[in-house]
Amino acid sequence: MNIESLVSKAKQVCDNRGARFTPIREKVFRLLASAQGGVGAYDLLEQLKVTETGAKPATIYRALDFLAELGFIHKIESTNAFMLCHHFDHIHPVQLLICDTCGFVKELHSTVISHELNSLAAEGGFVVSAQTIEAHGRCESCRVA
Amino acid sequence: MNIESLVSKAKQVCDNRGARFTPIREKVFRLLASAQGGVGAYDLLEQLKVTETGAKPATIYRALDFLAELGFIHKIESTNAFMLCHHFDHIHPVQLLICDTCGFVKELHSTVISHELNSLAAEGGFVVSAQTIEAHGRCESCRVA
DNA sequence: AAATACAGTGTGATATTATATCAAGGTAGC
DNA sequence: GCTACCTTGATATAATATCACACTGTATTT
Repeated sequence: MNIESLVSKAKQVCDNRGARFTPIREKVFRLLASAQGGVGAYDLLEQLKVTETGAKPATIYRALDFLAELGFIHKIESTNAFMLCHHFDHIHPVQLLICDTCGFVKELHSTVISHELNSLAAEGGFVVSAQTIEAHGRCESCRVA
Repeated sequence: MNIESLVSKAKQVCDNRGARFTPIREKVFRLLASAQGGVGAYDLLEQLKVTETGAKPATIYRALDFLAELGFIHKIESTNAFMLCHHFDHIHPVQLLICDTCGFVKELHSTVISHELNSLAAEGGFVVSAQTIEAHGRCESCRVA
């Protein structure tokens, strides 16, 4: 999906939820939308500074918090990076495949994995509120090359 | 399993692999063995300083690197913490259940989850070398309380 | 329109987590 | 003992993330 349609979809979601898609938030959203894999907060900050010269760490982290709250982005815990979720208009389980060679990140949406984890947890009386599932390895292109 | 048997099992593993279970490494191992959930590197550092007064961040991170390399510990990516793995004598998939209320961490070892993730990845030509699977939520005791 | 409330941002400081570098000390094999 | 290598000491710094407080802009109420 192209960036403009992602942006307009995001605006819709914000409208529906009474949230404000401010210029800074939109810019960070666009930066993430045009990135390939995960992007670090300080990388984003450098990029944001091009147009928002006064941007500071808090500027980025606030925008990221907002975007995460609305489900627009995922945090990649194992690399401290952030990526746009292209399917933020509906709820879905997420698993990430992260190529250690090229940095490419692919999203999976396996309900099997997600349910299995939830139900194994439930067997022990544990109620899951959030899952972090990330696999590192090598993507097809990098293996061939 | 009690701490002493874990320590002696660890020593064995080190012997077998020609690795040195030095005093610092053993102390960090013991600190992790007696902790309940995950422990942050700097928390460990504070504790280590009690006996190793000159300990610095590098001291801890080196010990942690060593212990991780041998599979003695897991890093909890979503909380930047470390925990002892009680089953380091054999290879096994790992999934963690992290209670956000009390900090307790339970290990699961589901081959179903692990295989499912690997095979879904393989369908896209992706070869997995490491998995990070962590669920946050509430443990039984905390839900009851 | 004025008063109010609140969300968002600017700004500087600081907290937390992690690594790099180089020198010095210890251990094992020769 | 010599050498090579692994481990540790010590200092500095990098990378990631949050806090606190003031100010601004927007929306709501009156």
